[in-house]
Order: sequence, then structure tokens, then C-alpha cells
Amino acid sequence: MTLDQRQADVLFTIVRCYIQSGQPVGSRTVSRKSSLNLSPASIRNIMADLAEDHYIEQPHTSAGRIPSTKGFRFYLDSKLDMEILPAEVEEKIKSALISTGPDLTQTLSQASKLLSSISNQISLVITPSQHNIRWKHIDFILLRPGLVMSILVMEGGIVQNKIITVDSEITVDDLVKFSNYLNEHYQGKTLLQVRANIFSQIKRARKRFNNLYQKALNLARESFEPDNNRQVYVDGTHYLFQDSEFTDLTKMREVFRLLEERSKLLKILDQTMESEGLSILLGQEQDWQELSDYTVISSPYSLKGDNIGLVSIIGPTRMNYSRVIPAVDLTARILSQLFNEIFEHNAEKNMPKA
Amino acid sequence: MTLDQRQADVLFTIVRCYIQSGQPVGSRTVSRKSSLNLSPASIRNIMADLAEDHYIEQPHTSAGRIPSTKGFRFYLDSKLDMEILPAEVEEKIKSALISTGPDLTQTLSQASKLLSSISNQISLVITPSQHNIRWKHIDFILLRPGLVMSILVMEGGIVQNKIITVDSEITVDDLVKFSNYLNEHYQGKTLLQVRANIFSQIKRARKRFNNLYQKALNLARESFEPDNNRQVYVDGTHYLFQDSEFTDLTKMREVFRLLEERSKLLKILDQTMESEGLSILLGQEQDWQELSDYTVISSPYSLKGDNIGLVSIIGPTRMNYSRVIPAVDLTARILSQLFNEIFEHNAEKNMPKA
DNA sequence: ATTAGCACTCTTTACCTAAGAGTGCTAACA
DNA sequence: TGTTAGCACTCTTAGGTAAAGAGTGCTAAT
Repeated sequence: MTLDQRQADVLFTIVRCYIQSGQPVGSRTVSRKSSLNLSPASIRNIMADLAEDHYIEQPHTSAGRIPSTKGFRFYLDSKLDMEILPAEVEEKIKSALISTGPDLTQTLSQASKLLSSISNQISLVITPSQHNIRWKHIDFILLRPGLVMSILVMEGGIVQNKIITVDSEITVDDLVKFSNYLNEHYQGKTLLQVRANIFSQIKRARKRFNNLYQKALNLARESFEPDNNRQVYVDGTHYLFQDSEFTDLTKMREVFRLLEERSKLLKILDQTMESEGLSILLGQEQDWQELSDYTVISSPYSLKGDNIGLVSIIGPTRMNYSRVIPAVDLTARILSQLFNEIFEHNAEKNMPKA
Repeated sequence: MTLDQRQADVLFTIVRCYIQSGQPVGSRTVSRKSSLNLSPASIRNIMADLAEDHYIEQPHTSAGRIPSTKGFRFYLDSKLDMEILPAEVEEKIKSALISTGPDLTQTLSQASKLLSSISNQISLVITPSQHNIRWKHIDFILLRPGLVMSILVMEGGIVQNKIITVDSEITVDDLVKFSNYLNEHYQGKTLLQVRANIFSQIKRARKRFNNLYQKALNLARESFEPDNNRQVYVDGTHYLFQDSEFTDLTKMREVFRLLEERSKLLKILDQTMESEGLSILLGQEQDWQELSDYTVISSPYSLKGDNIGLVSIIGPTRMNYSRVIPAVDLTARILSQLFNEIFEHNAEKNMPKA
């Protein structure tokens, strides 16, 4: 079942030509473009084998062949001929991201813009899940009696606001006390740690402590709840119109619909969140009707070895992988680097205090 | 130059039919669809007049007529046959917006989603410019020496963060003093008022006050700077693919490109910001290459009579105005109402204190 | 003033044919 | 035995023509 050298060679040539032209590829073309010097007739024999094993398909009898999903998968898994991005591109991205200043929100938004422009595809950047990020400060503001806004500031200037309904007797002074307490006890811990700690305290508090303390804990619990509206930065949507002559408009429309349905989108992207390094999902391999002619390439970015966010692009199955894959990879790597630098920076600052 | 009753009648019928079908409209069709009972031949005479005055155009000799930009403008300015949205739709929107709770950011995002789904077009909602909104609270957080995050919370839970570089000698205690001072003196004022006041104080402070005070003022000045990244909520992009048989893909692509270029988009939309009530901009009347086949319908929402934000839709010039216009209008009205309710609510709370 | 009638124009559609691209098979070749 | 030239066959595409259809503009009659 596995392909020998020549079969693979032919398959790769077909994939490359198909990506370039969007048209079925004939034996003549393969014969000319491939490195093995064989006549079209010989190529045809090999192509017949490949077709039998479903690596390639024929739109109709007298047409050339196009790679099947299986064919694409084989091509992608062997990841040959990736372009090496010139060092200056790497430098350009890095400096563009650093220049966004200390606000990581800006950095991520900028990363998405850069990625779409160097890949010429739709780019997605998901903001970090905050489990593993340390927080610096919490603040409660009484919007009106019974209504509090909590503001949680984390490393790198990531902010999470939440509006929380509370007991209407809670006063501004109470809130100051709460926040002082929390800032003193939990500052510098990760959200995950804080949450765990708060839950255990709530259990104990049921019996031992006074009412005010319980209210504080409940307020804290709600504030530190995992953020369910993680943001997704989307850029370069107009690139989907490239080569739209060959594209089914209904399918294009589905992509746009998906991009707006953030929950569905996140469900798809989350699959790649835990994987190490880059992953490539072919729409047709998964059961996504929305992306049947499209491919998602993702790479997580990480903080201290934990994946916290994701960089991806969505493009047609026949996109230029050799350029796009390195771009996604690079962007994720640089983001990781930036996050870790900031983390290091702050860790030094925190250590002496602790 | 102005049209008489019959000419207008014929023009309206042509516009209506063209919107419905997307095809040139012939005299037969007009004769059947219009209320005046005239034969196709008579209609043709009237159509010849209209064509001479450039209200309608002919793609080629033997085709029907399509409304010109001038024709559309005439139709839109007389705004007949607007659908009356059933009261239950109004109720549905209202309750859906109220149910988003006290967080106005959520409310606006939801408004955009609702508008796109009832209009079947791309919807845009611009977050309020904060000049006329009162602020409740300011907070400074020392991210690291020399780097401060300011958090400005306004009426309705609108939050504006800004990261500001400062003198690296400023301490956490200084920041607490600053924020206490600002909160005491300026709470409840509008951003515009605060800014004016701060500027005048800075001038005086140059001579009279100590260094710390000047630093505080400078920090305040930067925090209260008008927010240059006003958000735009965009929804329903996939509706652009409706009737895409008749649509030029290059032009569609330009729309998507424009939607991502927020500064350009805002420049276009800001034109309508100051107008009273609904405005309709035909892409071809303006000098926007990006929107040559599209129309922007906008209506500002207001707080205490001042326009603070904008609700719009972007759709093809031949969209169903009779449905879309009331939808935009209604959404803006409901938003104004909600904002004013919240304002009233808070005003009552603020009054006794002041 | 309105309309029926009609010739005219231009587009659209269908149909046909020829060209072209590519295949698969066979037989010959190294 | 692997490779290749040759060839018949299939299916799509492009081009051209003719018929159909839609709509106009004009004229003459009502």
C-alpha cells in the first residue's frame, strides 16, 4: 500500500502542478515537470497505479488527474519542498510585532494582519486562554447597587472585564476590601491556581466564616471564571477571492458564515490546540461541511511549554503550502518567544518580592 | 426637470422590479405591475422621457431599462412603500437587547447580529465615541517600572484600557494617589469635560505646582485621550453572497477588503455621523471605488440628543430598501432608548451625591 | 392622448462541428 | 522486463450559425 520512490515522485509532481494551475494534470505535464526522465506513457502507467489506490482522481475520462484527499494528505505528511523564509522576513515580523509595544492585545492583532499578508490567506489568531497566565491586579467597580464590574489585569496587559450581579447591600468600601484582600493574597499566581484555591476556600467558608467573607469569595469566583469569550482576530478575508474562477461560491459563503460563528469556529480550532507544533486539517477528512474544499493550518503558541493560544490560516485545499506552512510556523514561534520574554521579564520582578 | 406623477410612478415600478429581479425591466412588465393602467406602448413613451433625463439606463438597444444612480436617488428620497415592521419584531429586538444584560459592549455586538439577520445584509455597529459619556472610575496599574495601564470605566460598563509609558520612578503609591484624586474630582463628568479641565490645569501647573502633580496630570491626559480605536462590530458578511450570480466578484472582494481597513471604513461612515436620522449613501454618488455597486444605510444612535455611535448596513444598490431601512432605523432607535435609559438611571443615582 | 401593429436590433439559447487534450491499450524496442 | 512510440477512443471546449425571444421605436389608427 505504501508508495515507492517513483510513485511518490509522480504524486508530488501532480500535487505541485495542481496547486499551481488548479487544473487536472496530464501525463505530458508530469513527464516534463518531474525529475525522473520518463515518457508520458510510462507516467500513465504509474498514474494508473496511483488512481487504483485512490491517491488521485479523474474528473472525467479524458481529463488529467487531480490529487484526492488521500493524495494531499500523503503530500502534506512528507512535507517536502517547504520554502525557507528569508531571515529578513523573520526580522521584519519580529520587529513589527515588538513595535506594537507592551500591549499584547495589539501584538496579537498585528500578528494576524502580518500572517495574512505574508501567506495571502485568511489568518486567525486566538487570544490566550488565561489559565496559565499570571495576573497582576483585580479591581471592583460598583456600577450601581447590585451591579459590579470586575477588571482583571494579567501579564502583558491582557484585560478581562466581567459584569457581575451581586447582593445589593455590597458597598464601595466592601469592594475595596475585597480587592485589597485578593490582590494581596493571589497576585502573581496563575488563574488556574487562583481558581483552585478559591474553590477550596469557599468550601471551608461555608461553615467557619462570616457573611461578608463569603460574599467576597463568591464575587472572586465569578471574576476568575474562565473567560468564555476568547477573541479571534481574523484578517485577510478578501484573499478567499483569489482564483475564485475555480471556486464554488456556495462553499466560499460557508467559510464566511463559519468565521462569524465563533463557537463553531473555536470547536474546530480547539482540536489542534493540544498538538505539538503545526497541524494541518483537510476539511474533507473531517466532518465539516463548512470547509469541504478548504484546509486549516494551525500552530499553537506557548508560554513556558504550555500551549495558550493558536495561530492559523484557512485556505483552499489547493493553496501554496510550501509558503503558507513556514509562515504559520514562524508566526507562532515568534509569538511564543515574545510571550516568554515578557514572562521572564516579569518573573524576575516578582521573584524578589515573594 | 422634476418628474410628474406618472413619470414618478413608472420610475418607482422600474426600481421595484429591478430590485426584485436584478434584470432590466421592460415596458410590458411595467405596464402589468404599475397601478396606472397603460399599455406597454404608452409606458415606452414615458420611459423614453425618463431615459432622456437620465433617470434610467439601457444596457443595450433591445434590453429593458435599469434605474440609474439618479433614478435610485429619486426613489430613495421619496421613501415610499417602506414596510412597517410588525410590533412583535420591535419587541423581539428590544427584549433580545435588554437580555444581554448591563454590559453595553454585549448589547452593541448583539444589536449588530440582530440587524444583519433581520435585514439580510452586512451590518455594522460602531461603538460610542466617548466624548459625551460620563465616566465612573479610573484606575492605574503598574505593569512594570515605567509602564502603567490605565483603565477607564464609563457609564454602561464601557471600558477603555490604555498602556502608557511613564517616568520609571513613579511608584504604586503614587498611582493610588493619582487615581484617588482623579476619581474624587472628575467622576460623573463627561470625557470631553474632563479633558478640557485637565488641559487647563496642565497649563497652570507648569508654573505653580510640584513635580508629582504634573506627572499625575500628564498621566491623566494620556488616559483621557480620545480613543482612536473605536470598535466596529461587523456581522452577516455571508449575506453578500446572495444573488451573487449577478454580482461582480472583484467588487465583492473590495467590500471585504474595506471591512478590514477600519480607518477607511470609519472615514466613510463618519460622514453620516452628524446627520439627523437615517442617511443613505450610494457608492456611485460618492467617490468610493470600493463600493461602486453598493449602498450604505446608516442611522446614528444618540445619548441626550448627541449622536454617539452608528448603526449601518452595507448592501448591493439593488437591495430591498423597504425592509432594510426600517430595520436600521428601528435598531438605532432602540439603542438610543437603551442608552438613555441607562443614562437616566445613573443620573438619578449621581444627582443626590453632587 | 393612447394604443395596436410591425419592423428592427440585440441577446440568449441551442445545436452542431472541429479541435484539443488526455487516456488506455498494444506492440515494438533496448 | 521495463520503457516507449503509436493509435484509436472519449470527453470537453471553442467556434460558428441559426432560431427564438425580449424589447424597442416608430407609425398610424382610435
